[in-house]
Amino acid sequence: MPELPEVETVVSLLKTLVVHEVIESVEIYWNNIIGEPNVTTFRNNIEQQVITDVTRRGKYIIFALSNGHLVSHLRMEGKYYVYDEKVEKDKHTHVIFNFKSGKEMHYHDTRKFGKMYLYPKNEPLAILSKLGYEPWDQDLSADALLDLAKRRSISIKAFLLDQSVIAGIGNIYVNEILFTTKIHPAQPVNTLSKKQFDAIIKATASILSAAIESGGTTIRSYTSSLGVTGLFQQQLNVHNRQNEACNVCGSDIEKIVVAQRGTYLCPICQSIQ
DNA sequence: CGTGACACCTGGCAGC
DNA sequence: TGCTGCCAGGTGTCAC
Ligand SMILES: [Zn+2]
Repeated sequence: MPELPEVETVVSLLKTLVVHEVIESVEIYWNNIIGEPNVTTFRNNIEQQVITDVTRRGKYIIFALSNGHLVSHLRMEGKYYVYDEKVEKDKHTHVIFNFKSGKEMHYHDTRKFGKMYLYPKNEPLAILSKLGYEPWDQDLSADALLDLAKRRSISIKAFLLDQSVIAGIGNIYVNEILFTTKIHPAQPVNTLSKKQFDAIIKATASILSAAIESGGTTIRSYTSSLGVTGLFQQQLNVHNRQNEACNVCGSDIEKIVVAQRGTYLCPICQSIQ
């Protein structure tokens, strides 16, 4: 389910639900969800720790613990649910955190793509080390992007999906950002102007902020994490709108493939240069 | 190093 | 109703 706005929505909710909870035990039903360390060490080391905060970096959820950090990536379908009392797991529940209070936090993931990483106190969160700018970072500038782009031959879409450039943009929002800035997704990134990068930075911040305000985007899945249904899908201009009318010029929205991903665009508003 | 193809998984849905 | 193939909000790896 998640790109940055959906993760941000989940993080705010988790913060109200699990901060101060003590992890008494952890049940793991699909070992590959645990990225680091091995499953036994993960389980042994996390037990008895207190959750002290929940934050976000890019698309990662960071649980600050009394003696380290749990970093969790939901990938395509990961969801968290928190219950006040014991609830039976279902077919796609892969990790259960049992809290001392009797509450439970379930990690649910239909496709099993999600990953969790546990780091001891004072150790760097290695999985986050290669992430690029947060979209609202003051150091994110057109000059910085221009510099990163000049050695690259990929499309602007692939560039914006590269988490080492800007962290948090995924397939829905990159389609929307490129529509707003009137740039063709397949345009080679080393042909963009400083002005275009400025527009991309502004559009990224405003689209992601608006999406967070709406609780994110919900498509395909009936509810997302914690039963939240985001509403930003009502404001999408191109994503998932093949053959519908462009909100600017009325042309049919097209679907093509760029960077191996489904890509929606208005062929009139977004011409390749 | 940068790039594209592919692997990792399951379920929903369009088209026979 | 079945079956088949394609598609899905992501990223790690591997061979040029
Ligand atoms: Zn248009």
